Amino acid sequence: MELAEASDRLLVAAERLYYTRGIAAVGIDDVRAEAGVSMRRLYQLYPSKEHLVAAYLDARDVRWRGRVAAHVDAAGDDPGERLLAVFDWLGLWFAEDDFRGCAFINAFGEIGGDSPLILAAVRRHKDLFRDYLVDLARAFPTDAPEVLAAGITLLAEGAMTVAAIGTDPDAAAHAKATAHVLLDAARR
Amino acid sequence: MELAEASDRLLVAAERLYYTRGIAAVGIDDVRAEAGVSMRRLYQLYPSKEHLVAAYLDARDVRWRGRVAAHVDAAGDDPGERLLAVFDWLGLWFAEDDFRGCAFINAFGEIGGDSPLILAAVRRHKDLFRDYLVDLARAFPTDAPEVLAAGITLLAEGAMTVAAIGTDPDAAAHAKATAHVLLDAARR
DNA sequence: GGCAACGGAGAACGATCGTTCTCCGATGTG
DNA sequence: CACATCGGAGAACGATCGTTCTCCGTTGCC
Repeated sequence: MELAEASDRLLVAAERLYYTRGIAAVGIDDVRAEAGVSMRRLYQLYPSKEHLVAAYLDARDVRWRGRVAAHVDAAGDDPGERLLAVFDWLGLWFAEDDFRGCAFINAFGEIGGDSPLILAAVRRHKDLFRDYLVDLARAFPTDAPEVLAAGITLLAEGAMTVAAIGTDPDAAAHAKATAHVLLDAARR
Repeated sequence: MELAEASDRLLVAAERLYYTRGIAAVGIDDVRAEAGVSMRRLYQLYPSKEHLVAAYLDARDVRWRGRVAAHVDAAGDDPGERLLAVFDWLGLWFAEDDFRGCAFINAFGEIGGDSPLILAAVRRHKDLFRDYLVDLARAFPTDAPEVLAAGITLLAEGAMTVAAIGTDPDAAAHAKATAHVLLDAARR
């Protein structure tokens, strides 16, 4: 098996297992077995579990933000509608069968600051998501798009948290309604 | 040593160690050693690590909500000021040296749904916090206090998340400013 | 004093897991 | 064919950890 294919299969297996069962609960051998890759290959590609987890997070970051952006783009050109579409997508995500919260918040909870590699991957993802929301807010007619984006970011992160824990089944709808209030207040 | 004293010492040690280093990273023996309690006593009081962790979370829930409520009470009688005081307290908390995010969100990330006992403790805490915010919102002159409280809850949870991960050093201030917008929009 | 129950200290056990090593067959080259 | 290289399969190793067990001194009761 070639390196590239082994890497792909490992990342697919890692995403499925680590996300649904947690990072600590999934052994290197579980990922290896599901990917159908030998130990040798795995350690050749990722010299430690930490590296494999960081690679999984980076791959998930790209896919996740891609899905958000696709849904936002499908919502059209109106900047307000585009910002609100983020919450519609969150609602669809929360309703998925295998939804288990934000993989990055969960990873942070599991690893905390113990692994610089993983912490960096988590920060990178959250920064990129926030940057994306700032971009969306800059298209909105307001005098302080950064302030608006900060509020939208907090609502989105809060919705992910309460949806994961299961406290509020309508977290996405509540976040969207609140975001609507923010947009109305910010509109120039 | 009496049972009650052993239990107290265990919970104090558990809170310090589990919160600062994470649940999986701290062994039963670490807690036992810091508390100065024998293995026998520990397993007599808490028949498994799961039970000890759940007890730690319940104890922390009481202390944490007590601290929030004390700060809110110190803010006076005005319902708007009291709601905003929640975010002031979050800011103080985020700035503490040993701040490592919300213990309950972290615990959820570590354990996920694998432990019914721990999941229940996490949900209980988040429900009680939300109930508290609903109470504060009911004192505010608005036609839909539940909707207001939902928005405030999402902002608070989001602030905890981004403050923990370290994406936004001013998370509490941003959340407070956003909450202010919500209050103005909701005021009857 | 004799004895039974208790509990402290910490070793022992068993399981899990990250990482490395060994064995061996396949493959390509002279 | 002879040989060297590679990589797959999976055993082995070493560490960690939750839980239980053993040993032994103390205490309270008759």
